[in-house]
Amino acid sequence: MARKKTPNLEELNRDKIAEIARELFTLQGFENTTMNDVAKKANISKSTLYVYFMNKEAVRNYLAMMSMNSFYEELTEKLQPGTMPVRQLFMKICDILLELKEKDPFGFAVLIEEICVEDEMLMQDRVLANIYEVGEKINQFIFSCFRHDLPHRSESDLFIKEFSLWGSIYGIITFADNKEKYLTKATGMTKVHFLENSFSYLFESVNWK
Amino acid sequence: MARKKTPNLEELNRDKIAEIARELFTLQGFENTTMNDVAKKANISKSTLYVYFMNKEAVRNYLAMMSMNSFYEELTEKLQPGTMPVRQLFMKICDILLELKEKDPFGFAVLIEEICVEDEMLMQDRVLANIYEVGEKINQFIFSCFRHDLPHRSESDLFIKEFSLWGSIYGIITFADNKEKYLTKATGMTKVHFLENSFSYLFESVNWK
Amino acid sequence: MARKKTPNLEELNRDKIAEIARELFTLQGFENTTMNDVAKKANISKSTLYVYFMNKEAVRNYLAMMSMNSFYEELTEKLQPGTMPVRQLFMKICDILLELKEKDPFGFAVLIEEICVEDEMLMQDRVLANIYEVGEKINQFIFSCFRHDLPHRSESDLFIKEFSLWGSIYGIITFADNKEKYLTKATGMTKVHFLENSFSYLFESVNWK
Amino acid sequence: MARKKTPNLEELNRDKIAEIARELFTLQGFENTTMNDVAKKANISKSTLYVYFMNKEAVRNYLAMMSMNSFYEELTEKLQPGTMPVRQLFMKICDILLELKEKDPFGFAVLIEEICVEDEMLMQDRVLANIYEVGEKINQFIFSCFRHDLPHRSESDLFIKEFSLWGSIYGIITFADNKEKYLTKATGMTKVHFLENSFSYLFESVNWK
DNA sequence: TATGAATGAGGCTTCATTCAT
DNA sequence: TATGAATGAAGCCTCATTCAT
Repeated sequence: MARKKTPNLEELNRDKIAEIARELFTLQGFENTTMNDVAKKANISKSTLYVYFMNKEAVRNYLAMMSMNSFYEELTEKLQPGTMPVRQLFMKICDILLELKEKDPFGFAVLIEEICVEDEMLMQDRVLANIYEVGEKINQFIFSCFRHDLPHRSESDLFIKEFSLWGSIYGIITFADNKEKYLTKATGMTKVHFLENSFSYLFESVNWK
Repeated sequence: MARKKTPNLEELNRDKIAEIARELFTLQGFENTTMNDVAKKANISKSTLYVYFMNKEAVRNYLAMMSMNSFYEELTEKLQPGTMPVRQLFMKICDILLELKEKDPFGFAVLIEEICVEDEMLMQDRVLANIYEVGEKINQFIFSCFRHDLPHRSESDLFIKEFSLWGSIYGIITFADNKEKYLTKATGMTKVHFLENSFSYLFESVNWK
Repeated sequence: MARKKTPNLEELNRDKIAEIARELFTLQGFENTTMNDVAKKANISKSTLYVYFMNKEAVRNYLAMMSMNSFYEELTEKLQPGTMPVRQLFMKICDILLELKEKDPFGFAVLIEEICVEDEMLMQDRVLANIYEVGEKINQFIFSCFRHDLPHRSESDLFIKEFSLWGSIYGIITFADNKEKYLTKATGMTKVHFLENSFSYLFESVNWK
Repeated sequence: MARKKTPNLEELNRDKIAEIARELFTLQGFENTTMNDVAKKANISKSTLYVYFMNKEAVRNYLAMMSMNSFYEELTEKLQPGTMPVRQLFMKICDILLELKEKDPFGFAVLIEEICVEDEMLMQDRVLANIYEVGEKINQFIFSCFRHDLPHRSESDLFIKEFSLWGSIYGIITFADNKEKYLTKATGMTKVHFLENSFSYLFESVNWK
């Protein structure tokens, strides 16, 4: 069973600050949020902020790490591959992702952003290393969900289908979010309605075994 | 027939500057590119830059407009719905998008970013208005490509399928680009190979009429 | 004949600012003087200061360059080797250095501080390059003053004697300056008296040809 | 006979910390070394550092004191005026200074830096007072080395010659150190060679009794 | 149309120092 | 004696923007 070290005060503070930074990054974007903003909202001095994070980039990375970890936890908690039909699995994954995009857009973006894979950096930065590891675990877990049900001819064929589905879900969610206003204005349908149907079509269009 | 005003010197200059800005935004990102950078590379003074663009945001919008327009032009030039089989149409659209992402990532991003739909703003800013209009035209053109071949039960059903495909293609391309290194490292396959197959599966998975 | 380009406004401003920076560096030291201090005293905004100097280091280097150049000019103006007896030459050099230490301690220090000799840097930074060049010229000029009068057995022997004298003069001046209070307190003599005699002894102790 | 108080634990710790600070000051300079650096390298917390030293300046002064004292000890241990010829004495002093510059540049600089002579300060700060006292002792000891061999007409004449020699040695060493690279590049000779000869000339140029 | 000159506002980061325990 | 936690004040530098010409 996965164990967490009993977090000490420092770690708790770091997490609290990070959570506040997330809110600001989400609302205003990373570039438009200043360390001052973060410190103020966290009710600490700027100097204290720098006690917890080496620099602004470190805040971003730490947030990415948190998001990835909690996404992985949620996945493994909510899904047990094998205990439910593929369709349900698929829909649940879509839902979890959708929820993520809504509750933690920053974390959602991280999922498909480029992840540092350079060994030298991973060696030096534990946070980056952790991000990479969890990224791997997420991929493997998702794949294990569909591995036995996706029709394929070869291992690489399987990979393509898995990544392709992953990309499609991401694209549909992003599209729905960015174009919500337009969608409503042009077609009168709601975002939720669009997404539910889209996911459904996406599932059906694949000829599952 | 679409008409362009005969562009005067001012417009030509503006376009030239914008094109230079695009290169920089593409390489370094919008936030990390300064007006100084743009002016220097364009061989004009910063003040002159402000003669052509009210502010930095205006540069971004103008670029978005240019990208949208040239994308629309390319679409209509390369595709004549009805003159080729759906598969070919579909693949061509994927290719054009792919090429766009490669040659003009900034323009590619614009395509799915949120577009201003507020009437008041559109009234005041001709550039934003133009973006909105071309966005509409692009959508309609794309839809006209598939309209007769996508199976559907209702108008809204059709919309969903169209947007859904659009989102999927976007997601797959983005995914391939961001995860290229990972893809190669983990599966040994190339980005091109992944994309070609993904598009193919995407097409096949839809039960075209 | 050495010609200076007619200095434009920018250069004039740069020089004016540098001169103000020199005063502050002299009074408070380089590390204890802020760019803010400089800007304020120069009656310009910090931003403007950065228009004229890339960074703080550049101010230091520019000052070093100015000092070296004006020192060289003074040397060549006041001394014509061959037109006066060695003793007079020697004493004049001591005086000029002494005056420099008093009027421009910063410039005096530069004279014996380490000078950048790395080709790559000299290539990239015109100021550093200029410093290096003038440094060379100063050395050669000084040497030309004594070259025919210092007793020696070989070229390298000559170098040693020249540099050695140079070092001694520098050391005596520095010592006199730092220990002025102590000197007065302990021996009752004035700095000027000490220096005049020291230089005299230094000259006499060398067995000039 | 000089007596040291039996040093207690506190003093031992203070000395250990100071020694570490010296290394850092030597490598990076006083201004570029932070109290954090010192604490970290000494394996104590920043707060503890402040238990031993009131502030950063106190560290500097304490170091100056240590350097002066150990320099004085070394002098008196290695030299017994009267037991060896002047030349040997002179050369030994040069060597000891040279070694100091190499092993403890910080201490070397202190020797000719301005020393606090204001009674009020000396009253309040035991460290400053100690520095002043040892400074005096060093001067007197050095003078006692040459007193009987330097030709002179008056007491003040003697002072001048003593201080002058002192300044010259300091200047030559400093010069050699700062211009080492230049020296090698321009004349091909090594620093050691330059110094040995310089000291030799310096000695010979004085008409010892 | 074009620009040389200037800058206000603010960003990231650092560091000596304090204080409750 | 020792320290974990915090910070005020300041430092260097940047950048979009303005304005007189």
